[in-house]
Amino acid sequence: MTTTEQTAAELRAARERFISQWGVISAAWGINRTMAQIHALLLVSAEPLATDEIMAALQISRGNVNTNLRELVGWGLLRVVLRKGERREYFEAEKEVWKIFCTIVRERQRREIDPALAVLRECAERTAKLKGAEAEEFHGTMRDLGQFVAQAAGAMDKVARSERSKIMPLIFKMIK
Amino acid sequence: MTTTEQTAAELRAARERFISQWGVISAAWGINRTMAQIHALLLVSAEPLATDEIMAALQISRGNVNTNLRELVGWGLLRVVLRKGERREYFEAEKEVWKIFCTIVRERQRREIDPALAVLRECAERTAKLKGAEAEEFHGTMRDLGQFVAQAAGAMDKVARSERSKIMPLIFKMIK
DNA sequence: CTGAACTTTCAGTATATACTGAAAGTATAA
DNA sequence: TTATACTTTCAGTATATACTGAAAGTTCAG
Repeated sequence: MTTTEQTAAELRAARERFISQWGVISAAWGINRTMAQIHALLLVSAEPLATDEIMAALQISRGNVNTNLRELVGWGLLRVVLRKGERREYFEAEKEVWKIFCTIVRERQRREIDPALAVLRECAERTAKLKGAEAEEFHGTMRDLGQFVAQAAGAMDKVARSERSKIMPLIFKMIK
Repeated sequence: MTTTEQTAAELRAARERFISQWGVISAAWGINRTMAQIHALLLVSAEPLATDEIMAALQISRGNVNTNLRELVGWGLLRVVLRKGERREYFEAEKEVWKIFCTIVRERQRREIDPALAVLRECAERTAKLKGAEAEEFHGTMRDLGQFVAQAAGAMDKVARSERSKIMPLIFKMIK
């Protein structure tokens, strides 16, 4: 085996390790495995890929690839690329880590934190005027939880809307 | 219906809304529904509860309650309470929001971020000495991802290990 | 010891979620 | 308008995950 072949093999192995493990890790964050694997594949792919290439690389069905590609585009993590003279769509991942981070933070906020906050607020409001130790304690818990979540989410959102070059030094100074 | 009865009914309704919705929300964060519901129930319960009371309140089986209580104790979100003259165990949730937050951040770090970082580092190392544009680009991606995740996790960890009274003002100043 | 009070385990089952692949749909070039 | 190249949909199926409940295990008072 030549050196070039060894390099290619080693690179392929590392790529596969990343793709497969990224899928496992994402599952713990409420993202489905295939979606994470497609994202990982495109993240480490030098060129944009089309549906058939992804099907082949990950050994999964057309329907599955299609659904998850749309979902990733919906998240704003992929861009559609068209090549002249070709009808099919290629997909390309955003590769700048800071941008990926900001996109994910903002989407999760919108999809998950905002609805959670609405529930907390509703529970706090409904019990605001009730008398009695039990009711007051419950109201207090809902209010505290709501305030805290709102503050934390606000901070994250602020970070995700900043420019990396402006916010990172501040964070570094803060945590020393 | 008396005013007291109305208050009691309204409070019960708000409690149930919180418990059921908290379960749904948690599912989006990779925490199972029942575990989240048990945690929610204990969060809004004035007194510690025992297995049978939780079974009755949430209409779930003994095995299920037992498993999820142990899991929650493992996370450090519940304390076991023993009452004199009684053999059975009661469970009580930590109610201070800041402490809950710190506990969750630290546990997720340990369980999910650290393993993820290990994979990124491994992938970066394995490809560090390979030649060629492809290999170098892959290596760069892994290195950037790893550095970013390590930084972000470090910042979160720092926050979660601080005292609330010290860190919150800093965060407020930062995000203005 | 023995039995009562309580906890844990786990095989079997239910439920939710993800995936397949073929058929239907759409757009374009000739 | 028809053939071709591609995308989308979705009923059916597979897989993973959660849950049940009864049996086995543990602890302790008497």
